[in-house]
Amino acid sequence: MRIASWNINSLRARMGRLLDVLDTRQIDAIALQEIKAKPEQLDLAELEARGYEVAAHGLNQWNGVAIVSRVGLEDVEIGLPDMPEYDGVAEARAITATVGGVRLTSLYIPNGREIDHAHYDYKLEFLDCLTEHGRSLLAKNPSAPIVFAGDFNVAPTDADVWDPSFFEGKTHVTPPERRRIRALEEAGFRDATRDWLDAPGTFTYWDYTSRRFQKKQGMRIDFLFSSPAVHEAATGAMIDTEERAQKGTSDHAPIILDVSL
DNA sequence: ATGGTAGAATGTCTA
Repeated sequence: MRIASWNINSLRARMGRLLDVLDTRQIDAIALQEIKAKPEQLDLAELEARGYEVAAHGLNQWNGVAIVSRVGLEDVEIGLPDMPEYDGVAEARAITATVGGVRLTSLYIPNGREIDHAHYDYKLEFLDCLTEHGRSLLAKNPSAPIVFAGDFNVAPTDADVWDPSFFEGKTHVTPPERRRIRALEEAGFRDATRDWLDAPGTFTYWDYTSRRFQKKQGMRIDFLFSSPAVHEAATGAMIDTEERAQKGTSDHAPIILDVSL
């Protein structure tokens, strides 16, 4: 089974790009982030014609997550247990479904904005909530096949950004954010793509501004954090930088994992 | 030509 994750930066603006990625890479299930739409605004005809089912969660023009699968899509859950709110709103940042025997969650972790912004504290709380949830799931069943897929908005090490000095004083690289990624790893989840892709300059996101993709100035902030059962079943991974090179695509590249469960 | 895109409530926030 081939599973993927992609911050698509508007599903309506890029439905054609999604279909192209699904066709070209023969993806069975993909977790999408920043769909930027309510479910009723989406035209799913072309996905359904290809045999894909869709579960989408979006409240307005911001955030929004979805799962698209041609290997079944069951037991959909919105949000996370005890998920933190922002300004009193439970935002559209998590959706979960069982696809091909894997419990897949599509996650759009809050950006954090500035270090002294309330959004940064919200981001840390959200990551704490996710780790607690993962810990709880594995306590119940250590061999559960789980993937936390998405845009984590954290570069776990200095090697995951094109120039650490550029990010001094900025979010995405601070010790508290990085500690939370390590806590998720200590809970039993590993980014399954990193075992296959660890060369310097391996990134998943390149800012539109300053044409950072053309300059190879990216960040590695998208991951497929996998439980041991999935991680041990992984047979390969790729980051679709060919898609990121396309005209009119997202500022993130799709990340792809093959698993033999 | 000092660098500065893209998407969404069409104006300004978000990333």
